Amino acid sequence: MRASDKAYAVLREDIIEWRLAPGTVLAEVEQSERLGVSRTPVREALSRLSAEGLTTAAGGRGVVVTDISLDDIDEMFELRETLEGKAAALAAERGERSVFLQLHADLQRAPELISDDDPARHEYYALVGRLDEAIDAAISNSYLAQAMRSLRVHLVRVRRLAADDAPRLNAAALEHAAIAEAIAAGNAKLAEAATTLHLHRSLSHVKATHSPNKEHHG
Amino acid sequence: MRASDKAYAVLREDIIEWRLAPGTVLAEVEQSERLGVSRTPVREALSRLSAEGLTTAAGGRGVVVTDISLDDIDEMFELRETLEGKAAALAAERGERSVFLQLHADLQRAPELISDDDPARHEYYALVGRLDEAIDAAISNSYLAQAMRSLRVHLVRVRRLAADDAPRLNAAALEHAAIAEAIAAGNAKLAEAATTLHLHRSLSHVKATHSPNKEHHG
DNA sequence: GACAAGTCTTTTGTATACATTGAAGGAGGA
DNA sequence: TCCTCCTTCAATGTATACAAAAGACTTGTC
Repeated sequence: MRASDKAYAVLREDIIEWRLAPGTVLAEVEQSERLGVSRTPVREALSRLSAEGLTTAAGGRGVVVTDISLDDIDEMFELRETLEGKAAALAAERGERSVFLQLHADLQRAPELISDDDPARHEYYALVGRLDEAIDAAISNSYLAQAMRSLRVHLVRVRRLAADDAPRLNAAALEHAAIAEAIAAGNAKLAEAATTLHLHRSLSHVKATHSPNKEHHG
Repeated sequence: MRASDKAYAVLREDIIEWRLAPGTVLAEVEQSERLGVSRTPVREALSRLSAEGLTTAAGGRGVVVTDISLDDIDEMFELRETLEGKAAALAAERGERSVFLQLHADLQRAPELISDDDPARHEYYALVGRLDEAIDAAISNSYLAQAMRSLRVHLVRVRRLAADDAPRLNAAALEHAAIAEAIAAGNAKLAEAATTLHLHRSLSHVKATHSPNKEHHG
Protein backbone atom coordinates (compact mmCIF):
# COMPACT_ATOMS: atom_id res chain seq x y z
CA MET A 1 0.00 0.00 0.00
CA ARG A 2 1.29 3.40 -0.92
CA ALA A 3 2.05 5.84 1.86
CA SER A 4 -0.23 8.43 0.29
CA ASP A 5 -3.10 5.93 0.24
CA LYS A 6 -2.56 5.18 3.88
CA ALA A 7 -2.46 8.86 4.79
CA TYR A 8 -5.61 9.47 2.78
CA ALA A 9 -7.46 6.53 4.31
CA VAL A 10 -6.56 7.45 7.90
CA LEU A 11 -7.38 11.14 7.52
CA ARG A 12 -10.62 10.39 5.69
CA GLU A 13 -11.71 7.96 8.38
CA ASP A 14 -10.78 10.41 11.14
CA ILE A 15 -12.85 13.14 9.53
CA ILE A 16 -15.87 10.96 8.78
CA GLU A 17 -15.89 9.55 12.32
CA TRP A 18 -15.70 13.07 13.72
CA ARG A 19 -12.40 12.31 15.49
CA LEU A 20 -11.09 15.37 13.71
CA ALA A 21 -13.47 18.20 14.54
CA PRO A 22 -14.54 20.73 11.92
CA GLY A 23 -12.25 23.71 11.89
CA THR A 24 -9.24 21.63 12.86
CA VAL A 25 -6.19 22.79 10.96
CA LEU A 26 -4.31 19.91 9.36
CA ALA A 27 -0.71 21.07 9.24
CA GLU A 28 1.49 19.05 6.93
CA VAL A 29 4.40 18.44 9.29
CA GLU A 30 2.12 17.65 12.20
CA GLN A 31 0.16 15.07 10.21
CA SER A 32 3.24 13.58 8.59
CA GLU A 33 4.67 12.94 12.04
CA ARG A 34 1.41 11.53 13.33
CA LEU A 35 1.00 9.21 10.34
CA GLY A 36 4.63 8.23 10.08
CA VAL A 37 5.14 9.32 6.48
CA SER A 38 6.77 12.32 4.91
CA ARG A 39 5.08 15.52 3.85
CA THR A 40 4.77 14.50 0.21
CA PRO A 41 2.14 11.76 0.60
CA VAL A 42 0.37 13.87 3.24
CA ARG A 43 0.08 16.69 0.74
CA GLU A 44 -1.38 14.35 -1.83
CA ALA A 45 -3.86 13.01 0.70
CA LEU A 46 -4.94 16.50 1.72
CA SER A 47 -5.31 17.41 -1.93
CA ARG A 48 -7.65 14.47 -2.48
CA LEU A 49 -9.64 15.27 0.64
CA SER A 50 -10.10 18.85 -0.49
CA ALA A 51 -11.27 17.67 -3.90
CA GLU A 52 -13.90 15.59 -2.11
CA GLY A 53 -14.92 18.52 0.03
CA LEU A 54 -13.98 16.94 3.35
CA THR A 55 -11.36 19.63 3.85
CA THR A 56 -11.00 23.16 2.55
CA ALA A 57 -7.82 24.97 1.60
CA ALA A 58 -8.08 27.92 3.96
CA GLY A 59 -6.54 30.86 2.19
CA GLY A 60 -3.10 29.55 1.46
CA ARG A 61 -2.44 28.70 5.07
CA GLY A 62 -3.23 25.12 5.91
CA VAL A 63 -6.28 23.05 5.16
CA VAL A 64 -9.11 22.81 7.66
CA VAL A 65 -11.71 20.12 8.25
CA THR A 66 -15.00 21.14 6.65
CA ASP A 67 -18.01 21.83 8.82
CA ILE A 68 -21.54 20.61 8.20
CA SER A 69 -24.24 23.06 9.16
CA LEU A 70 -27.97 22.52 9.31
CA ASP A 71 -28.26 24.36 6.01
CA ASP A 72 -25.66 22.03 4.53
CA ILE A 73 -27.77 19.04 5.45
CA ASP A 74 -30.80 20.58 3.79
CA GLU A 75 -28.77 21.29 0.67
CA MET A 76 -27.29 17.81 0.63
CA PHE A 77 -30.70 16.19 0.84
CA GLU A 78 -32.07 18.48 -1.83
CA LEU A 79 -29.36 17.32 -4.21
CA ARG A 80 -29.68 13.77 -2.99
CA GLU A 81 -33.37 13.68 -3.76
CA THR A 82 -32.69 14.95 -7.25
CA LEU A 83 -29.93 12.45 -7.95
CA GLU A 84 -31.30 9.37 -6.23
CA GLY A 85 -34.80 9.96 -7.45
CA LYS A 86 -33.54 10.03 -11.02
CA ALA A 87 -31.31 7.04 -10.34
CA ALA A 88 -34.18 4.99 -8.95
CA ALA A 89 -36.29 5.84 -11.98
CA LEU A 90 -33.51 4.87 -14.37
CA ALA A 91 -32.84 1.67 -12.45
CA ALA A 92 -36.51 0.75 -12.82
CA GLU A 93 -36.19 1.22 -16.56
CA ARG A 94 -32.82 -0.40 -17.08
CA GLY A 95 -32.13 -2.68 -14.13
CA GLU A 96 -32.29 -6.43 -13.96
CA ARG A 97 -35.49 -7.48 -12.28
CA SER A 98 -34.03 -10.46 -10.46
CA VAL A 99 -31.33 -8.47 -8.66
CA PHE A 100 -33.84 -6.13 -7.11
CA LEU A 101 -36.30 -8.87 -6.29
CA GLN A 102 -33.57 -10.51 -4.23
CA LEU A 103 -32.71 -7.21 -2.55
CA HIS A 104 -36.37 -6.64 -1.82
CA ALA A 105 -36.56 -10.00 -0.07
CA ASP A 106 -33.37 -9.38 1.88
CA LEU A 107 -34.45 -5.92 2.96
CA GLN A 108 -37.74 -7.18 4.27
CA ARG A 109 -35.78 -9.49 6.53
CA ALA A 110 -33.48 -6.66 7.63
CA PRO A 111 -35.05 -6.27 11.11
CA GLU A 112 -33.40 -9.59 11.98
CA LEU A 113 -30.02 -8.04 11.27
CA ILE A 114 -30.78 -5.02 13.40
CA SER A 115 -31.89 -7.05 16.40
CA ASP A 116 -28.37 -8.43 16.58
CA ASP A 117 -25.96 -6.99 19.08
CA ASP A 118 -23.71 -5.22 16.62
CA PRO A 119 -23.83 -1.57 17.68
CA ALA A 120 -22.32 -0.41 14.39
CA ARG A 121 -25.02 -2.29 12.43
CA HIS A 122 -22.44 -3.52 9.96
CA GLU A 123 -24.67 -6.11 8.35
CA TYR A 124 -27.52 -3.69 7.95
CA TYR A 125 -25.42 -1.00 6.34
CA ALA A 126 -23.72 -3.57 4.13
CA LEU A 127 -27.14 -4.60 2.84
CA VAL A 128 -28.17 -1.02 2.17
CA GLY A 129 -24.80 -0.56 0.47
CA ARG A 130 -25.64 -3.48 -1.80
CA LEU A 131 -28.81 -1.70 -2.86
CA ASP A 132 -26.81 1.44 -3.65
CA GLU A 133 -24.35 -0.58 -5.69
CA ALA A 134 -27.10 -2.38 -7.55
CA ILE A 135 -28.69 0.94 -8.47
CA ASP A 136 -25.31 2.37 -9.50
CA ALA A 137 -24.77 -0.60 -11.77
CA ALA A 138 -28.29 -0.57 -13.16
CA ILE A 139 -28.41 3.05 -14.24
CA SER A 140 -25.56 2.69 -16.74
CA ASN A 141 -24.52 6.27 -16.17
CA SER A 142 -21.05 6.75 -14.77
CA TYR A 143 -21.45 10.50 -14.37
CA LEU A 144 -24.60 10.17 -12.31
CA ALA A 145 -23.03 7.35 -10.30
CA GLN A 146 -19.97 9.51 -9.66
CA ALA A 147 -22.12 12.42 -8.51
CA MET A 148 -23.91 10.15 -6.04
CA ARG A 149 -20.65 8.70 -4.77
CA SER A 150 -19.35 12.21 -4.10
CA LEU A 151 -22.41 12.95 -2.03
CA ARG A 152 -22.34 9.70 -0.09
CA VAL A 153 -19.10 10.61 1.65
CA HIS A 154 -20.75 13.62 3.21
CA LEU A 155 -23.92 11.70 3.98
CA VAL A 156 -21.97 9.16 6.01
CA ARG A 157 -20.67 12.03 8.10
CA VAL A 158 -24.22 13.20 8.71
CA ARG A 159 -25.33 9.69 9.59
CA ARG A 160 -22.65 9.55 12.27
CA LEU A 161 -24.23 12.61 13.84
CA ALA A 162 -27.72 11.18 13.99
CA ALA A 163 -28.71 8.46 16.41
CA ASP A 164 -29.42 5.39 14.30
CA ASP A 165 -31.88 3.83 16.72
CA ALA A 166 -33.45 0.47 15.95
CA PRO A 167 -36.98 1.73 15.27
CA ARG A 168 -35.81 4.18 12.64
CA LEU A 169 -33.55 1.56 11.06
CA ASN A 170 -36.40 -0.90 10.84
CA ALA A 171 -38.58 1.69 9.18
CA ALA A 172 -35.78 2.71 6.84
CA ALA A 173 -35.23 -0.90 5.83
CA LEU A 174 -38.86 -1.17 4.79
CA GLU A 175 -38.56 2.07 2.84
CA HIS A 176 -35.54 0.65 1.07
CA ALA A 177 -37.48 -2.52 0.42
CA ALA A 178 -40.22 -0.45 -1.18
CA ILE A 179 -37.67 1.18 -3.47
CA ALA A 180 -36.25 -2.20 -4.46
CA GLU A 181 -39.73 -3.53 -5.09
CA ALA A 182 -40.65 -0.62 -7.33
CA ILE A 183 -37.43 -1.00 -9.30
CA ALA A 184 -37.99 -4.73 -9.64
CA ALA A 185 -41.48 -3.99 -10.94
CA GLY A 186 -40.01 -1.69 -13.54
CA ASN A 187 -42.15 1.18 -12.29
CA ALA A 188 -40.03 4.30 -12.65
CA LYS A 189 -42.46 6.79 -11.17
CA LEU A 190 -43.11 4.55 -8.19
CA ALA A 191 -39.39 4.01 -7.62
CA GLU A 192 -38.82 7.74 -7.67
CA ALA A 193 -41.71 8.36 -5.31
CA ALA A 194 -40.50 5.70 -2.89
CA THR A 195 -37.07 7.29 -2.93
CA THR A 196 -38.51 10.74 -2.28
CA LEU A 197 -40.50 9.37 0.63
CA HIS A 198 -37.50 7.61 2.12
CA LEU A 199 -35.26 10.65 1.87
CA HIS A 200 -37.83 12.96 3.43
CA ARG A 201 -38.23 10.61 6.36
CA SER A 202 -34.47 10.25 6.73
CA LEU A 203 -34.04 13.99 6.75
CA SER A 204 -36.81 14.44 9.29
CA HIS A 205 -35.19 11.84 11.49
CA VAL A 206 -31.80 13.48 11.27
CA LYS A 207 -33.19 16.88 12.10
CA ALA A 208 -35.34 15.53 14.92
CA THR A 209 -32.66 13.52 16.68
CA HIS A 210 -29.78 15.88 16.41
CA SER A 211 -29.05 19.58 16.46
CA PRO A 212 -25.96 19.93 14.30
CA ASN A 213 -23.06 21.92 15.67
CA LYS A 214 -24.23 21.22 19.18
CA GLU A 215 -20.91 19.88 20.35
CA HIS A 216 -18.44 21.31 17.91
CA HIS A 217 -17.03 24.73 17.11
CA GLY A 218 -18.72 26.43 19.97
CA MET B 1 1.03 32.39 -9.34
CA ARG B 2 2.06 29.03 -7.99
CA ALA B 3 3.85 26.66 -10.31
CA SER B 4 1.26 23.96 -9.61
CA ASP B 5 -1.52 26.34 -10.61
CA LYS B 6 0.25 27.13 -13.83
CA ALA B 7 0.81 23.46 -14.62
CA TYR B 8 -2.83 22.73 -13.83
CA ALA B 9 -4.12 25.59 -15.95
CA VAL B 10 -1.98 24.73 -18.97
CA LEU B 11 -2.73 21.02 -18.89
CA ARG B 12 -6.43 21.64 -18.32
CA GLU B 13 -6.59 24.02 -21.23
CA ASP B 14 -4.66 21.63 -23.45
CA ILE B 15 -7.06 18.81 -22.67
CA ILE B 16 -10.23 20.88 -23.05
CA GLU B 17 -9.06 22.31 -26.35
CA TRP B 18 -8.23 18.79 -27.59
CA ARG B 19 -4.58 19.69 -28.09
CA LEU B 20 -3.85 16.66 -25.93
CA ALA B 21 -5.68 13.77 -27.52
CA PRO B 22 -7.50 11.18 -25.41
CA GLY B 23 -5.26 8.28 -24.56
CA THR B 24 -2.19 10.50 -24.43
CA VAL B 25 0.07 9.45 -21.59
CA LEU B 26 1.13 12.39 -19.46
CA ALA B 27 4.52 11.40 -18.08
CA GLU B 28 5.68 13.49 -15.16
CA VAL B 29 9.20 14.26 -16.34
CA GLU B 30 8.05 14.96 -19.86
CA GLN B 31 5.41 17.44 -18.70
CA SER B 32 7.65 19.04 -16.11
CA GLU B 33 10.19 19.79 -18.84
CA ARG B 34 7.53 21.07 -21.20
CA LEU B 35 6.00 23.33 -18.57
CA GLY B 36 9.26 24.45 -17.05
CA VAL B 37 8.50 23.37 -13.51
CA SER B 38 9.60 20.43 -11.42
CA ARG B 39 7.79 17.15 -11.02
CA THR B 40 6.15 18.10 -7.72
CA PRO B 41 3.73 20.73 -9.05
CA VAL B 42 3.10 18.58 -12.12
CA ARG B 43 2.06 15.72 -9.88
CA GLU B 44 -0.32 17.97 -8.00
CA ALA B 45 -1.79 19.24 -11.26
CA LEU B 46 -2.30 15.70 -12.55
CA SER B 47 -3.90 14.78 -9.27
CA ARG B 48 -6.39 17.61 -9.60
CA LEU B 49 -7.12 16.76 -13.21
CA SER B 50 -7.81 13.14 -12.28
CA ALA B 51 -10.16 14.27 -9.52
CA GLU B 52 -12.06 16.26 -12.13
CA GLY B 53 -12.15 13.30 -14.47
CA LEU B 54 -10.16 14.94 -17.25
CA THR B 55 -7.42 12.36 -16.78
CA THR B 56 -7.40 8.84 -15.41
CA ALA B 57 -4.70 7.16 -13.37
CA ALA B 58 -3.97 4.21 -15.62
CA GLY B 59 -2.98 1.33 -13.39
CA GLY B 60 0.21 2.49 -11.78
CA ARG B 61 1.78 3.63 -15.00
CA GLY B 62 1.14 7.24 -15.83
CA VAL B 63 -2.07 9.16 -16.21
CA VAL B 64 -3.86 9.29 -19.54
CA VAL B 65 -6.19 11.87 -21.02
CA THR B 66 -9.80 10.73 -20.67
CA ASP B 67 -11.81 9.94 -23.75
CA ILE B 68 -15.40 11.04 -24.41
CA SER B 69 -17.51 8.50 -26.25
CA LEU B 70 -20.96 8.93 -27.72
CA ASP B 71 -22.35 7.07 -24.73
CA ASP B 72 -20.52 9.47 -22.42
CA ILE B 73 -22.25 12.40 -24.07
CA ASP B 74 -25.62 10.76 -23.56
CA GLU B 75 -24.81 10.09 -19.92
CA MET B 76 -23.55 13.61 -19.38
CA PHE B 77 -26.70 15.13 -20.80
CA GLU B 78 -28.86 12.78 -18.77
CA LEU B 79 -27.21 14.02 -15.60
CA ARG B 80 -27.19 17.56 -16.87
CA GLU B 81 -30.91 17.54 -17.46
CA THR B 82 -31.47 16.27 -13.94
CA LEU B 83 -29.23 18.85 -12.33
CA GLU B 84 -29.97 21.89 -14.42
CA GLY B 85 -33.68 21.17 -14.53
CA LYS B 86 -33.76 21.15 -10.75
CA ALA B 87 -31.53 24.20 -10.60
CA ALA B 88 -33.77 26.17 -12.93
CA ALA B 89 -36.80 25.24 -10.85
CA LEU B 90 -35.07 26.29 -7.63
CA ALA B 91 -33.88 29.51 -9.20
CA ALA B 92 -37.45 30.31 -10.16
CA GLU B 93 -38.47 29.84 -6.55
CA ARG B 94 -35.56 31.56 -4.88
CA GLY B 95 -33.93 33.87 -7.40
CA GLU B 96 -34.13 37.61 -7.63
CA ARG B 97 -36.55 38.56 -10.35
CA SER B 98 -34.61 41.62 -11.55
CA VAL B 99 -31.42 39.70 -12.27
CA PHE B 100 -33.13 37.29 -14.60
CA LEU B 101 -35.21 39.97 -16.25
CA GLN B 102 -31.98 41.71 -17.21
CA LEU B 103 -30.49 38.46 -18.45
CA HIS B 104 -33.61 37.77 -20.43
CA ALA B 105 -33.28 41.12 -22.15
CA ASP B 106 -29.59 40.62 -22.83
CA LEU B 107 -30.10 37.13 -24.20
CA GLN B 108 -32.76 38.30 -26.60
CA ARG B 109 -30.19 40.67 -28.03
CA ALA B 110 -27.57 37.94 -28.24
CA PRO B 111 -27.80 37.53 -32.03
CA GLU B 112 -26.05 40.91 -32.28
CA LEU B 113 -23.09 39.44 -30.43
CA ILE B 114 -22.95 36.42 -32.68
CA SER B 115 -22.98 38.44 -35.85
CA ASP B 116 -19.66 39.92 -34.79
CA ASP B 117 -16.49 38.58 -36.27
CA ASP B 118 -15.21 36.83 -33.17
CA PRO B 119 -14.83 33.20 -34.19
CA ALA B 120 -14.55 32.07 -30.57
CA ARG B 121 -17.84 33.85 -29.71
CA HIS B 122 -16.35 35.15 -26.50
CA GLU B 123 -19.08 37.67 -25.78
CA TYR B 124 -21.83 35.15 -26.42
CA TYR B 125 -20.35 32.50 -24.15
CA ALA B 126 -19.62 35.12 -21.51
CA LEU B 127 -23.29 36.05 -21.52
CA VAL B 128 -24.38 32.42 -21.23
CA GLY B 129 -21.83 32.06 -18.46
CA ARG B 130 -23.50 34.94 -16.63
CA LEU B 131 -26.79 33.07 -16.76
CA ASP B 132 -25.12 29.98 -15.30
CA GLU B 133 -23.60 32.06 -12.53
CA ALA B 134 -26.89 33.76 -11.78
CA ILE B 135 -28.59 30.39 -11.46
CA ASP B 136 -25.77 29.06 -9.29
CA ALA B 137 -26.16 32.03 -6.99
CA ALA B 138 -29.95 31.88 -6.93
CA ILE B 139 -30.33 28.25 -5.96
CA SER B 140 -28.57 28.68 -2.61
CA ASN B 141 -27.29 25.14 -2.76
CA SER B 142 -23.53 24.77 -2.84
CA TYR B 143 -23.65 21.01 -3.34
CA LEU B 144 -25.86 21.27 -6.38
CA ALA B 145 -23.77 24.14 -7.70
CA GLN B 146 -20.62 22.09 -7.22
CA ALA B 147 -22.11 19.12 -9.05
CA MET B 148 -22.99 21.35 -11.99
CA ARG B 149 -19.54 22.90 -12.04
CA SER B 150 -17.99 19.44 -12.19
CA LEU B 151 -20.08 18.61 -15.20
CA ARG B 152 -19.44 21.86 -17.03
CA VAL B 153 -15.77 21.07 -17.49
CA HIS B 154 -16.66 18.02 -19.52
CA LEU B 155 -19.40 19.85 -21.37
CA VAL B 156 -16.95 22.46 -22.58
CA ARG B 157 -14.90 19.65 -24.08
CA VAL B 158 -17.96 18.36 -25.87
CA ARG B 159 -18.80 21.84 -27.11
CA ARG B 160 -15.38 22.07 -28.68
CA LEU B 161 -16.18 18.98 -30.69
CA ALA B 162 -19.42 20.31 -32.07
CA ALA B 163 -19.56 23.01 -34.68
CA ASP B 164 -21.04 26.06 -32.98
CA ASP B 165 -22.54 27.55 -36.11
CA ALA B 166 -24.37 30.86 -35.97
CA PRO B 167 -27.88 29.48 -36.58
CA ARG B 168 -27.64 27.06 -33.68
CA LEU B 169 -26.17 29.72 -31.42
CA ASN B 170 -28.99 32.11 -32.25
CA ALA B 171 -31.54 29.43 -31.45
CA ALA B 172 -29.72 28.50 -28.26
CA ALA B 173 -29.68 32.11 -27.15
CA LEU B 174 -33.44 32.27 -27.48
CA GLU B 175 -33.76 29.03 -25.53
CA HIS B 176 -31.61 30.53 -22.80
CA ALA B 177 -33.75 33.64 -22.90
CA ALA B 178 -36.82 31.48 -22.37
CA ILE B 179 -35.19 29.92 -19.31
CA ALA B 180 -34.31 33.32 -17.89
CA GLU B 181 -37.83 34.55 -18.56
CA ALA B 182 -39.41 31.60 -16.77
CA ILE B 183 -37.12 32.06 -13.79
CA ALA B 184 -37.88 35.77 -13.68
CA ALA B 185 -41.56 34.93 -13.71
CA GLY B 186 -41.05 32.64 -10.74
CA ASN B 187 -42.52 29.72 -12.66
CA ALA B 188 -40.56 26.66 -11.54
CA LYS B 189 -42.22 24.10 -13.78
CA LEU B 190 -41.85 26.33 -16.81
CA ALA B 191 -38.20 26.99 -16.02
CA GLU B 192 -37.56 23.28 -15.75
CA ALA B 193 -39.41 22.59 -18.98
CA ALA B 194 -37.50 25.31 -20.83
CA THR B 195 -34.26 23.81 -19.57
CA THR B 196 -35.27 20.33 -20.69
CA LEU B 197 -36.14 21.65 -24.11
CA HIS B 198 -32.86 23.51 -24.44
CA LEU B 199 -30.78 20.53 -23.39
CA HIS B 200 -32.53 18.16 -25.75
CA ARG B 201 -31.95 20.53 -28.64
CA SER B 202 -28.32 20.98 -27.66
CA LEU B 203 -27.79 17.26 -27.50
CA SER B 204 -29.46 16.75 -30.86
CA HIS B 205 -27.24 19.40 -32.35
CA VAL B 206 -24.09 17.86 -30.94
CA LYS B 207 -25.01 14.42 -32.19
CA ALA B 208 -26.06 15.71 -35.59
CA THR B 209 -22.99 17.80 -36.29
CA HIS B 210 -20.33 15.52 -35.01
CA SER B 211 -19.52 11.85 -34.76
CA PRO B 212 -17.37 11.56 -31.66
CA ASN B 213 -14.12 9.61 -31.88
CA LYS B 214 -14.01 10.27 -35.60
CA GLU B 215 -10.52 11.69 -35.56
CA HIS B 216 -9.01 10.44 -32.33
CA HIS B 217 -7.87 7.14 -30.88
CA GLY B 218 -8.56 5.13 -33.82
C1' DG C 1 12.46 -20.33 -33.67
C1' DA C 2 9.91 -19.61 -29.58
C1' DC C 3 9.40 -19.26 -24.82
C1' DA C 4 11.00 -18.18 -20.27
C1' DA C 5 13.80 -16.15 -16.91
C1' DG C 6 16.60 -12.62 -15.44
C1' DT C 7 18.42 -8.15 -15.82
C1' DC C 8 18.09 -3.51 -17.15
C1' DT C 9 15.77 0.69 -17.92
C1' DT C 10 12.30 3.86 -17.31
C1' DT C 11 8.81 5.77 -14.55
C1' DT C 12 6.49 6.57 -10.50
C1' DG C 13 6.56 7.02 -5.22
C1' DT C 14 8.88 8.98 -1.17
C1' DA C 15 11.92 11.73 1.54
C1' DT C 16 14.27 15.79 2.40
C1' DA C 17 16.63 20.10 1.57
C1' DC C 18 15.83 24.69 0.11
C1' DA C 19 12.94 28.88 -1.20
C1' DT C 20 9.19 31.76 -0.33
C1' DT C 21 5.48 33.72 1.72
C1' DG C 22 2.46 35.26 5.21
C1' DA C 23 1.52 35.97 9.91
C1' DA C 24 2.62 37.08 14.55
C1' DG C 25 5.11 39.45 17.90
C1' DG C 26 8.20 42.88 19.61
C1' DA C 27 10.49 47.32 19.53
C1' DG C 28 10.37 52.05 18.71
C1' DG C 29 8.17 56.37 18.19
C1' DA C 30 4.19 59.48 18.39
C1' DT D 1 -0.94 53.70 25.53
C1' DC D 2 -1.56 52.82 20.88
C1' DC D 3 -0.03 52.52 16.31
C1' DT D 4 3.31 51.30 12.91
C1' DC D 5 7.06 49.09 11.04
C1' DC D 6 10.40 45.66 11.16
C1' DT D 7 12.13 41.36 12.40
C1' DT D 8 11.54 36.76 13.02
C1' DC D 9 9.64 32.44 12.50
C1' DA D 10 6.74 28.92 11.16
C1' DA D 11 4.27 26.99 7.54
C1' DT D 12 3.62 26.03 2.77
C1' DG D 13 5.60 25.65 -2.14
C1' DT D 14 9.28 23.81 -5.03
C1' DA D 15 13.17 21.21 -6.46
C1' DT D 16 15.87 17.26 -6.41
C1' DA D 17 17.93 13.06 -4.72
C1' DC D 18 16.89 8.44 -3.73
C1' DA D 19 13.94 4.08 -3.55
C1' DA D 20 10.90 0.93 -5.48
C1' DA D 21 8.22 -1.11 -8.96
C1' DA D 22 6.52 -2.11 -13.45
C1' DG D 23 7.83 -3.00 -18.33
C1' DA D 24 10.82 -4.01 -21.88
C1' DC D 25 14.63 -6.18 -23.63
C1' DT D 26 18.14 -9.53 -23.90
C1' DT D 27 19.97 -13.86 -23.41
C1' DG D 28 19.91 -18.58 -22.77
C1' DT D 29 17.80 -22.88 -23.30
C1' DC D 30 14.61 -26.19 -25.16
